[in-house]
Amino acid sequence: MSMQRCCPPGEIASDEFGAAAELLKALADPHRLRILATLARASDEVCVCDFTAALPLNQPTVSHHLRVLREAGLVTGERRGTWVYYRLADGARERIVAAVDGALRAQVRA
Amino acid sequence: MSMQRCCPPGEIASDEFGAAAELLKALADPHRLRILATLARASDEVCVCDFTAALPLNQPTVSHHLRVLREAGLVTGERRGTWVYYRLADGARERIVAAVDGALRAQVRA
DNA sequence: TCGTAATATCGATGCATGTCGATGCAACGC
DNA sequence: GCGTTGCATCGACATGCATCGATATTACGA
Repeated sequence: MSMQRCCPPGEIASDEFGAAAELLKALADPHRLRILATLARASDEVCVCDFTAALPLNQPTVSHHLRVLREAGLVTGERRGTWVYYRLADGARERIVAAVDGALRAQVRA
Repeated sequence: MSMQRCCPPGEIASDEFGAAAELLKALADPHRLRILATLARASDEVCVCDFTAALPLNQPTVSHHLRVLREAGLVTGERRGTWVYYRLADGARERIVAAVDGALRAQVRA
């Protein structure tokens, strides 16, 4: 006999990681991580003008990154007068860790 | 006078998230998440042939994703005979969570 | 040694994304 | 009203990346 199998069948995880990948994609940029870190360490909200001043990016690019984070549900923005203030969304960290755990925690399914 | 400030100076996180972004970029793909989930739930290693059989991708594409995960230090591969077996790298989940926490945990630095 | 099977690598292609200048829009002061 | 300022959107451009076919590499069996 030839054809010896490489291994027992094994279980392959089903394809349900689209949402998790979207969330992690929003995270996977150094400038966006820096924005999130600033928001996480600020007790309150942060003005967009502070980001444009601190980041080595032009204003439209900063606005773009804020939009990506907003659409991922990781931050929320609120206009107050001329300025717009951003803050971390509630449970942002927990949602991310849950996405990671959904893939990497060696769990038994029901 | 005009020119009223939008907010007190505030602290902007320094630019040290390049490595974290690289790690998260390796994660931010549904097929790679599925590969990691399979490895996390397998008590032992998994043969490449199982991935090529289970994923809706051609063999070179699977090999590409495994390489990305390998170069990110998330998995390790070992050739045994004709087949190559992959397993989750030690502390993979912890490294990822640490990268997330480095950005999102509201901590005071030393 | 030769053929075959399992992976990895290479080169090309198409799509996604980060970046920027130009412009639009909203809010404020005059 | 008008001008200015802060931010968002648009369009264009370049780069990056996922995907694949073709080919190379490695190991095994006859």
